[in-house]
Amino acid sequence: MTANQKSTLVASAYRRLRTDIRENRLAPGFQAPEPEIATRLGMSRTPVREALIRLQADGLVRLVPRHGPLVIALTPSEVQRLYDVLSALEPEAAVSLADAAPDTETLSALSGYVGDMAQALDRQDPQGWLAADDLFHQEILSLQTNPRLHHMVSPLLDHVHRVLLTTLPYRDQMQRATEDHQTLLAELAAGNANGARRELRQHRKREGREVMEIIAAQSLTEL
Amino acid sequence: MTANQKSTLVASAYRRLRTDIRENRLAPGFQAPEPEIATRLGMSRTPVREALIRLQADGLVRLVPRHGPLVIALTPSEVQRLYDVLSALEPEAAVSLADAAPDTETLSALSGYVGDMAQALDRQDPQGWLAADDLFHQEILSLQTNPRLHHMVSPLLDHVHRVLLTTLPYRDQMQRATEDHQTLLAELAAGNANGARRELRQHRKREGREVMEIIAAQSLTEL
DNA sequence: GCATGTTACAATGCATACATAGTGAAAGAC
DNA sequence: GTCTTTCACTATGTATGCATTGTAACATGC
Repeated sequence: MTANQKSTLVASAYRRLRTDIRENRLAPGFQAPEPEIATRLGMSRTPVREALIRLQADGLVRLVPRHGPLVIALTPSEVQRLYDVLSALEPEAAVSLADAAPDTETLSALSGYVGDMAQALDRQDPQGWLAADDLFHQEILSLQTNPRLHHMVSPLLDHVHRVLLTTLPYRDQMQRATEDHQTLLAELAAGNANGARRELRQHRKREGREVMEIIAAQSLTEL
Repeated sequence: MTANQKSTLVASAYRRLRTDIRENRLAPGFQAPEPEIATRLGMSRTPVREALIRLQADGLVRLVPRHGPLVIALTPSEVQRLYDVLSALEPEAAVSLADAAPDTETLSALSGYVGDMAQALDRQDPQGWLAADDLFHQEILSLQTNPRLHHMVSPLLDHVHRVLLTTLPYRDQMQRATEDHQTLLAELAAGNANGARRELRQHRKREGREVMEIIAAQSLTEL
């Protein structure tokens, strides 16, 4: 490999694999033996194995004894359950952030992403829209002050990102979703924790319903 | 060691370490180098290391580079945050269970634990009370049908168990907590998902407040 | 006595070795 | 042609080896 002795090989393997999964470069259902992955990453099995254990804890991968690590494919009902969990948990991040009385800088960063979403919408650029949407949610999670919450929600966002990537071509409520973000932002700016929770929860619930409808309409069986 | 080639050494190490942490046999703040732990468990560093990585993902342990794995000690504010997360997430388990329309057997198992709590209360047996409380919550989690939820909440219950063990001598609201469980059980029996969520949420919120009061009153700095 | 520099040690991160046990293909029976 | 049995292979689970590097104790200077 050319670079990256930044920190540890485990961290590097974890980052690379996780990103690849998140971006669907390693598609759901992909499976390859550890030695092959190790070779591909240019390191020995040991750090790869440790990274895979972490990814398994994140629910992104399943270690199947004689067949190699498997990139998790979600069934429709698992997508539903994913949204159930996310709808319960992610809003607490908004609460935590609202409670911390976010400063102008923070708010303008978030506002920027919402602006990007609106622009992408005008441009008819679903890819760009999703990217901005993603950054918005990640920003909230990062600015919020509960590390445990961050640790638990972060992999959920990866899953959702994959699901949204897949269902992107069929989505038609992005206008509404963008407005959801604006409303949420206003609640955050007002330091209204309960309102922020409610808005984010509603947003994810709605998104979940929309995604489930697309899954049903397109007869998707795994994502 | 005498037994346990059941499955893998990693699984065995994970179970043993996790249980020891949960029961405070490995107290918060305990730290020992990997080789020492490996020796203690009668295996090489490799499976121990993999188990520790999982425990780290659970938030029970932190791998500190030159000082060995550290059993996490929670500061008071971390306990608060723990309850914030748990109050948001665990109620979804009750929802999931209520939605599944629990059968008589299920309900009588849960009812049994509540009965045990009441009896332990009469006997002035806080230890027994906590054990039954614990089984009740674990049973709900196990009966509920969202594996991801199980996976995420389970380590939280371990943390809470440790906290409750520590604060047990100072608790005086166990009567009320027992009633909370009865109410929750009734909602579950009625298949009332929203009611079940509300009750479990209220229960954990209340418990969290009680615990925080004890922490403040006793000036506990870590648990 | 306190601060700073030096050094031996030890824990980790990673690579490698190896036994075990499934798997899949090839070979053979019907 | 299909089913069964055998067998080589290969992926994993675990142990071990080893270089690196931070730590802490010691020594030295003030």
